[in-house]
Amino acid sequence: MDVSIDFLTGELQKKDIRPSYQRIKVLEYMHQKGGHPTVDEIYHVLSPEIPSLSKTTIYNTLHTFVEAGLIRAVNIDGAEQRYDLMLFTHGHFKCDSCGTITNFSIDIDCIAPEELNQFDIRERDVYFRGLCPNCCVTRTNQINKEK
Amino acid sequence: MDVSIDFLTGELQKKDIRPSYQRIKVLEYMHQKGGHPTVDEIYHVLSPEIPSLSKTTIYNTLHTFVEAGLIRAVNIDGAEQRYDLMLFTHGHFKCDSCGTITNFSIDIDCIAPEELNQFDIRERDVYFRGLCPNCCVTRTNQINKEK
DNA sequence: GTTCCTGCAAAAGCTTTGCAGAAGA
DNA sequence: TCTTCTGCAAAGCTTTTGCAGGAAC
Repeated sequence: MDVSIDFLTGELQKKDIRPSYQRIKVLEYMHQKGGHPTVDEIYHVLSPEIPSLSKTTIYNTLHTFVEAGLIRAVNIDGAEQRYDLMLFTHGHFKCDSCGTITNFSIDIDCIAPEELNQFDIRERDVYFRGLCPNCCVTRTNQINKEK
Repeated sequence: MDVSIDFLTGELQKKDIRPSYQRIKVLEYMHQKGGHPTVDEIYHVLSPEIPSLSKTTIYNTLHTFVEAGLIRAVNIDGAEQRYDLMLFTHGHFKCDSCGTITNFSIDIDCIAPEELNQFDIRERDVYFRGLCPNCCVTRTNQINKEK
């Protein structure tokens, strides 16, 4: 997925965020990569391009983006903080074996339990955990070997 | 909710966990309190009763319990790790204002998106965020005052 | 010219690790 | 007796804070 600098600048300005070079680069990475990067991952990828870049800036930038609703903080098991571009409503599946996070589409906006009538629900997250197809196969092979 | 030592001992033994004094006390607290405590909270509540208690033990104990499926790790926004006794299938609502976590019943076991056909789903979590009834009222009052 | 952002260094927190002594089976 | 658990101290990480110089408007 390729995105122009102009588009990214616009996205930021729409949210009243000054389009600094660092912010554009972080947002660009979120769009191009499409995964669920950690602060550390973003830092190591962008560092060669922006030698002066510091992790503090990544932290600042991601917090700003989350607050503006451009991205979402994803944390399934408390192990590591990851971030996700919110392009469509979706749930997250995390593999217990390899740690990969997979998006899946799910209509959660319609879920509104009666118990929460008095609550002002602003965000809904669905997190699944288990084994991804790859690891299911690996696991099965291991069990067969053991027999 | 009051629970006997015998019941707690049995719960632990069923899972092949040695019923040490510390473990029983932690499990008892989870039953009595019923909320979503942090490691720190458990430590400060039990410390007076068990002067020698260390946080390391709380960490060890909670990890053991999670692995055994007695409790679940709850982490909605990456801010703090909390733990929850799994008495029934439910979702979690976290108030953005006061931070309180509220359980609500929801049947999530039936959710199985076609995209995840190849996946082995072992755990499902539903997390909502927004404002709880208390904070909704407070917020409204504030806005009225400002007018 | 002002305001806001970046990045360094240091501090703060939370969680894990290693290990000796204690407790449970 | 043997295994497992506890708790101290230290280490390891991630994240935050304070602040001076720099960039955006």
